[in-house]
Amino acid sequence: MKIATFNINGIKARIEALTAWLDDAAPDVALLQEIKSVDEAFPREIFEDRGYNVETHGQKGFNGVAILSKYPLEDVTRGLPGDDADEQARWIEATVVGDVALRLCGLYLPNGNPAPGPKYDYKLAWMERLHARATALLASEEAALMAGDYNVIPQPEDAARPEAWAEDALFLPQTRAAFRRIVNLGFTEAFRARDAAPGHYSFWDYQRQAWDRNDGIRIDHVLLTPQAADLLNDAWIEKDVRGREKPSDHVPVWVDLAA
DNA sequence: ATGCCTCCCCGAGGGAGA
Repeated sequence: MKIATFNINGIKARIEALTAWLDDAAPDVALLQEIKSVDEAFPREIFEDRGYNVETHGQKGFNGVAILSKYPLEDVTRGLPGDDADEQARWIEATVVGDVALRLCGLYLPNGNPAPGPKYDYKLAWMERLHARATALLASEEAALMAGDYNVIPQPEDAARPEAWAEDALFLPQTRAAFRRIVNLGFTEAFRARDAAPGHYSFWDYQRQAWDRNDGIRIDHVLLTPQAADLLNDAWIEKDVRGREKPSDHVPVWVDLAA
C-alpha cells in the first residue's frame, strides 16, 4: 500500500497540479493538509471519479485536512482530542483494510510563529494533545501511522541553513524536544529509517528563490507504530513535484507498506 | 531580512503561512 502525505496549500489553487500528481503517482492513500476549504466546497467528485473515497475536515479560509483512499475509509473521526474549544481543523483519522487493518491519522500541526507568544503556546499545547493521542495509539497495538505537516525541523541536517531557523517556532529546542518525546514513545520516523543522509527537504519557500537555491527544510513526516514499522518497505520524498507548474510549497512524502 | 511570495478572505487590503 502506497501512502503519501502532501500539504497542498489550497485545494482551489492546486486542483490541476493535484489531479495531475494523482494520475501520475497513483497513491493508494493521500493524506492532504491545508485544503483551505469548507467540507461542502471540497471538489470530492473530481477524486471520486478517479476511484478515491474522500473524507474531509475543513474550515473556512485556512487549515483543513482530508483523506483520499482507494480503500474504503472506516471509523472516521475528526479533530484532535483533548480540547473541545479548539475549532481549528487539523486532524482526521480513518481505518483502511488491505492485507491488514491500518489506522491513518492525518495532521497539520500548528506553525507557532511568532515565538514566544500565544501562537507558540497553542503549538506546544497541541503537541501535548498529540502526545496523548500517540500514547493511546501505541497502547492499542494497531498498525497505525501519524502523517502530515508537523511544522517541526527535527535536526540541523533537516535544514539547508539551520542557523536561519534558530529562533523560529519550527526549530526551537522546545519544539524539537516535544517532537522527540512523541517519537521516543516508540514510533519509527519512516523517512529517517530509510535514509540518514542530510539535505533531504519537503518544503521550499516561494520567496527568495528558495527552490532554485535548494534552501529547504524537512517538516513533513510519517510516524509509524511498531506494528506498522514492521510493514515498512520503503519511504521517500517526491522532491521533483516542487519544480512543476503552479506547485505547492510542500512536496509529497511517501511510505510503501506491506499492508 | 521587521516575509522579498502565495493563498485565503472577498471584491480592498489584511491575515496566515514557515
